[in-house]
Amino acid sequence: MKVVFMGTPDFAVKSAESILKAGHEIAAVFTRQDKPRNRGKQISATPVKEFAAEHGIPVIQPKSLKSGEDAENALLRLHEINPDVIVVVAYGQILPKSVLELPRLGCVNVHASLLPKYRGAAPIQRCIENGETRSGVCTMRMDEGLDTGDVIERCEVEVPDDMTGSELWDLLAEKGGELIVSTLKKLADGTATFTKQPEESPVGYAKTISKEELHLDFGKPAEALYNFIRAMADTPCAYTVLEGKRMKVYRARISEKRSVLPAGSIADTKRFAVVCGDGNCIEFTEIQPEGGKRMSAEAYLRGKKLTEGIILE
RNA sequence: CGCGGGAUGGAGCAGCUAGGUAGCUCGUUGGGCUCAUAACCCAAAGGUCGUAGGUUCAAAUCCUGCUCCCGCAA
Repeated sequence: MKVVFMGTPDFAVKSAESILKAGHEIAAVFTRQDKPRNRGKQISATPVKEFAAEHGIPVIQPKSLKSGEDAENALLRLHEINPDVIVVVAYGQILPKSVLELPRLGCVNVHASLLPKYRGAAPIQRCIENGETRSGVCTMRMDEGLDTGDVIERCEVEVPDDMTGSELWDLLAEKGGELIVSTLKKLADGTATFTKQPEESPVGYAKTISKEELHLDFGKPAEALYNFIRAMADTPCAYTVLEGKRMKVYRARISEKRSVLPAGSIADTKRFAVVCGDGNCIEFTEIQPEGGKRMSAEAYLRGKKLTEGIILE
């Protein structure tokens, strides 16, 4: 089939790879515009763009698909290409009706949750944050709503209680790649089925992760903090502030220790145990101090002498 | 030229402000003690202090260039 692929992060690259490997033609790739990133504000391409470059696929990077010159040009290109289907994976832009209705077989989206749960921008992290034990990936025929289209196929996975956001991210990227290939096959031979989603999602939208919320709130219970830390690891990564310096927290575990010290206090300087809102403690096991490298809490404590009772902000 | 932190035995750090013997917490190796241990005691090995140059009687420390690592911001 002739496919147009729309996506941005590495999560989407997996699907693009699978589609190529399955023998489909990717006639063009849409991805978000290059932005200045990183230290020294260098311009950097999106992972999907790099993928396209490696495979000699033309790249289109419209500012918007809804209106403006870019949108008009993009739509023209799409008409020229006349794809059988458009596959959208974590593209980051809303597709207008004119695009949704353009391909013969419609637009198919790969979404990293068990729809109708966790519609929206950050399904993977929100799922772990909420302590879910199951997650998965779905393909759906897109409509104008946000992740509300009819589900074509789904793949469920177990989420062990120590899995991190990035681990689930990689797993679902892989599964998503397999699923989209299967879905394309069914669309091609007409065996695809379309299951309507309920109007309401049982858990609301998986809203974008804001910078503010990455700052750990020790007023929460230890279990909530534990789930939050592993959900955000390794990126974007939760952090706290120790003596005015930011410290990323990559891994933690719930401590058997309890304490009457105020929330945020360090209860055990040998193990980096911090008091949480419910009196239980959470132990950081892998951290990164500002300016330093990522290291085990054990290594960090060898060099840094903590004082019991000091408070993390 | 976006802002900032950093590079010191295998790991994590202190020492730099006011230049003058290489330090701490661990790890490693050997020995001791113990029913036993991430326990304790004794001993040892291991460092061109990122790199190049400058100042100086003397530089980890002050000055300059360079390389690499990292946080923020985007």
